[in-house]
Amino acid sequence: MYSIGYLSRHTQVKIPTIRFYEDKGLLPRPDRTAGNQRRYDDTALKRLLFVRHCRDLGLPLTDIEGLLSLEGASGGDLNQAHEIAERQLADLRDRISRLRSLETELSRISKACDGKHDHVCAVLHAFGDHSECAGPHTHLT
Amino acid sequence: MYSIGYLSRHTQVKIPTIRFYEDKGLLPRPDRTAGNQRRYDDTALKRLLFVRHCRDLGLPLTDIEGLLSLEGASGGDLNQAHEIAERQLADLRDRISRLRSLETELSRISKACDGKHDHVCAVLHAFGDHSECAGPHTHLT
DNA sequence: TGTAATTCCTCTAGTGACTAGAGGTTCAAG
DNA sequence: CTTGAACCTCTAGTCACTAGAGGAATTACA
Repeated sequence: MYSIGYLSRHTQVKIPTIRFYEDKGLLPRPDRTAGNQRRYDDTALKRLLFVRHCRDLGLPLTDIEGLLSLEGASGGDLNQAHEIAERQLADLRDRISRLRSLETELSRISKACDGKHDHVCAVLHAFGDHSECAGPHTHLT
Repeated sequence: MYSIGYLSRHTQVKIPTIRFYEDKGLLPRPDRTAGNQRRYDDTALKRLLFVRHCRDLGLPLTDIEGLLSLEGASGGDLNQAHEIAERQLADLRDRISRLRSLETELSRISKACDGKHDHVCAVLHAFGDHSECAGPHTHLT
């Protein structure tokens, strides 16, 4: 049986975050000692690693919940897991391409003022000036 | 003089967000009509566009505040603007490279279960299995 | 000028995914 | 048996908004 601190050390998930996941229903409520402290087993450890890995991949908690609910499912239900992966992949590729166009723009801005400051700093101007961008950009996360 | 709705339409910034920026001090408090409605001028419009463009580039509000405070500055102070641009650029490049390694991994996961569902769905397994990843991944935004 | 539709006002609360801190209790080592 | 580390719950804060309630002002048109 593991304490919450042990779990935290072995998953790199911070203690308050573990409790937060429990609150959100992503982790089952663990057994407690007589003194009310949480005690986990290997199943809980694996589940937390699963959650963490999904988070690292960028899945929102609701998607992870969905995946967890697929445990023991079969047939068509399992398509959902595949769909989540595909959706995340598409989302990721989209983010990458948008970030790349921002990279172009930011490097233009940064170069605009390389050390020498004339009358008005070109960087400040560039930050305010959308007209030199390739196109409109949308919010990213 | 423009109403808040006009400003919103011409900057793509939602009305509550404009008020939010005012609250945070990113926009000066505008004049009001006798009936207490906000009225903006061209200076305010440009400033909002500046804020929005910076946000699109991924700058946090505090950085934007910093940039705004540089207006009319000179000499060494202007280096700060350049630093902000450089820092954002580095951050962006880092994010892109991490997202790319996730892309590799997600596409591996997605391929793991292409339509056919055997005993246990390989996608679910892959989501939980970090061992096949190239390396550890850290959180992204 | 009247009235109806639209836009605006403030304020509160909710989002996602945590994180920090206060104030108190329990556990493990020596 | 004591001490110090680890644990408990609960509240509130973070960031950058967004949504909604309930009401007031403005604008368009007859």
